[in-house]
Amino acid sequence: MEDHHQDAAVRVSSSGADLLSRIALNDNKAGMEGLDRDKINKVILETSKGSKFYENELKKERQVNQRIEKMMEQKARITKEQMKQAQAEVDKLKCELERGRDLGRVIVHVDMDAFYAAVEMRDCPELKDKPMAVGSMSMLSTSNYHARRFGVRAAMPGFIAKKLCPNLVIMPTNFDKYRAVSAQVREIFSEYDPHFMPVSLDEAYLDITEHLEQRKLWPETMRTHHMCDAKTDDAGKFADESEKDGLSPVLFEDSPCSSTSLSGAEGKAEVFGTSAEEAVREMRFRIEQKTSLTASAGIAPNMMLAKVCSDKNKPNGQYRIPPERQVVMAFMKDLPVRKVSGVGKVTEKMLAALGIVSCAQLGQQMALVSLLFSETSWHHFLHISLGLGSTYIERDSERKSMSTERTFGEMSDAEEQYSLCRELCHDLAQDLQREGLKGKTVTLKLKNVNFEVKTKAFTLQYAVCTEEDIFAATKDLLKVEIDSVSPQPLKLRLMGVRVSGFISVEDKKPLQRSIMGFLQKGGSDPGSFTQCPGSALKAEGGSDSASFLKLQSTEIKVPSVSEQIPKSTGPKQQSFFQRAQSKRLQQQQEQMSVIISDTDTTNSSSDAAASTLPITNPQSDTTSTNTNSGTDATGYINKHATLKPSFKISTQVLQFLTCPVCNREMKDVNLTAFNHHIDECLKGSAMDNEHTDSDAGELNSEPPASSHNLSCNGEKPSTSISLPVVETDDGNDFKTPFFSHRTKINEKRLVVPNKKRPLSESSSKASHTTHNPEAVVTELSSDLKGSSLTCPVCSQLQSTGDLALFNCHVDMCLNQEVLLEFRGSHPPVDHSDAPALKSVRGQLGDQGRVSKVREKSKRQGSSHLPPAKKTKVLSTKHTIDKFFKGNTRQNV
DNA sequence: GGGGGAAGGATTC
DNA sequence: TCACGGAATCCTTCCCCC
Repeated sequence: MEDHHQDAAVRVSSSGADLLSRIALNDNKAGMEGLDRDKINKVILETSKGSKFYENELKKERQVNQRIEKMMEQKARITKEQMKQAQAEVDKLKCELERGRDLGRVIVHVDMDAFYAAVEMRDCPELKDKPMAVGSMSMLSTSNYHARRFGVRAAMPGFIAKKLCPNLVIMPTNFDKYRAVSAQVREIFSEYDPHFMPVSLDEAYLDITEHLEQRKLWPETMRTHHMCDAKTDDAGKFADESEKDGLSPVLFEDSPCSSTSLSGAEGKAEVFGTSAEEAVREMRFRIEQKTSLTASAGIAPNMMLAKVCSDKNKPNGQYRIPPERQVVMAFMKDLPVRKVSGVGKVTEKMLAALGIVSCAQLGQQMALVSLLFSETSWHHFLHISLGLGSTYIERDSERKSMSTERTFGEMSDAEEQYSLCRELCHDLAQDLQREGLKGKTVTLKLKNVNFEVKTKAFTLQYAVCTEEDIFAATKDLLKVEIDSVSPQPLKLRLMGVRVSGFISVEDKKPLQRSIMGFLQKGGSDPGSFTQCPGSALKAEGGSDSASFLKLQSTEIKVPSVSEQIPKSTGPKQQSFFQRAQSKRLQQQQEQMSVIISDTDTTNSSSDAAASTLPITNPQSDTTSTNTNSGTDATGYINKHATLKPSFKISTQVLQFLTCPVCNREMKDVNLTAFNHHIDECLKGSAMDNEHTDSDAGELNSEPPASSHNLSCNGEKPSTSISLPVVETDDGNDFKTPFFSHRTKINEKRLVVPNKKRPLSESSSKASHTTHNPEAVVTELSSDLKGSSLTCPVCSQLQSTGDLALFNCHVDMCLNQEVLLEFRGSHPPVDHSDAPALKSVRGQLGDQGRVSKVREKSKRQGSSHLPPAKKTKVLSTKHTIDKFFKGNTRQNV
């Protein structure tokens, strides 16, 4: 291996030939030591040369070399003083890390040997002595150890593998079968660590610390296992004794002798000890008995080391690093950095250019590395050099994206491309719905015939999961790409669609009933959101309030993808009021029926709206609230999908509406009039009770005395709907972009109408950063402190001038189940005893969520709290945390 | 200058 | 004979906007 790394370094410095390294054989894999690399590389090169793929690889190689050149130039500019400072910083961190070194856990990484290939060989004994691989002529998933002798390995195209090994047998993948075997193996894992972390079908991390404690107390009988006791549990064919003999799990001639691979040993019992090694040996023994497949394992004090260890004695072996610092450091000393998970070929090459090949060298050069790499990266490297890794196995980590992509022969026809795009959206939508997921960001991935990859993303205002919704976004993205090369055709070889930015489970719940719901006393409950795609979309997308229509549309304009590409922030020249006004004019021109369009999306889509506004589909002429048909509640879809006719909302007479500003109840007022009323209220005339009510309905109640406290500073108030954006898991304060003062985290705040920041933007940002569209709060100025405040939800004057306490109160109002009854009897919620609310906060919203996670973490006996996953703000911290605590795949 | 979205890349299995 | 995947995650860089 060392030679290989040095070769790489030499190639970098030489010209021309160095471009080979990218497509050269990667022999960083068990069973591939001592191969004739030159010969193999020659075959690979000859087979690849001249192809588009090869050309693209060359291009990428050049880019990496340029990166290295740049880095070297940077290195040349580093002064002694800088190095000294960097060294001090590194030393300081090193000390801290040493102090925190935890050697108390026993982490195991188990990896099935050549898993797919082994399963195929098990089920097809004729393959046992043949070089074989699983995959296709385009790509191999894995190969057996016979094939590895020829240089055939995973991630190699089958046709090249065939050149290297003409006798290679390529078996198609059979994931159902692998999954079934994997389930058997996982069953065994769970007996050693019920919360083990599967990495893939054939790999998992376990923390067996607790198991070992218990194990010490076990009688010998509990540590005794019989050979072949489980073979009959496998697929029926294995029940046949005659077949069993020929199925040695040994995949590789010179692999370590398996304790169970001896035929004729059936029924024999084996007793295992109580040590970590014995426990893992037992686990592997049981896996082999149950599946006829072998596994390798690594035992170490942390995940990073365990992973490296599992590769040490592969196949069918195990390796343990005892929990002693010196032993760990000795192990790391000669370990090539490339062996560490997360260090790939590019990182390897960059480090090699600095003369760093082993982890010991990495440790010695940390000061330099810290000056040349990002903080995230060099912290990562420092951990590696010290043999540190996560001692906490993260359980149940949430999925962050879901995608589907397809490679095909050259496709140049636009119609075909759209058609494929839709197909992908269809597939993805099914997958999303199967898992009950909805995401806001839709990404289109394209690879042209030159293997150049391009991704285009668009973040929608609302989470989507239906074919129509996803397609509506992706087709526009695709159109932009097609147009960009027009009149030339866009020549593709791959297309993919991804949805990310999932809303959390909590977000899907109607914590806050629709505003319409409580503004309208007599309406039906619109808050019963379901997971049904259409309604769910509506629930989120349409915040339901016709009375808040204008308010929301200020903030939550849903521009079309077309409008947004390239990046655009939408029409900013017009104020919201102007836009809303023109929107209404437009609506009026449409003769009593309005198309649910961008700015109105949030209103028209809601169940609440549906309960009041007859939604009619002019095509079917039936009243319907089902929008899951390509015309979903979002105007965006209507406008751009152009797939289905638009639903229309007729501006018929509304029933009861309560002005969110003056809190007056209005009866039998139409939407336009109601909006106009709010306009007036907001303009300030309402403050003096000078409503221009000519077009408003009857005012049924007097506003509370201080109902206009919300419009602060005597300026023209702008009302916005903002969302909680500040959340962390640790209870620390941090400064938000919207506040000049420090805000306690996890407080859903009343946000400030800031004259410096147009609300439309602040709110739009807020809505981008949040995942909780239901949690609607109103902005308030921080300088309100000291004055009395009126809750915009319950309309009660609050005795406190303290913003935090007041926020607590509003949180309560917004989230409490009280809302369920709110519409019915409309009892004022008296939460003037705000401090008492704090104790309730924990049950609500994100605070509650964090509490739950903490609880879970506690139960799992870990001091590590899974980091908050909600805000982009925290992403860096989050990923670093993850890296230190639980993530095994970190890039640099 | 910093936040945040978009785009491109690196890495893994 | 032709022919180099699919899915997921995280990181860096760029750019817009305030």
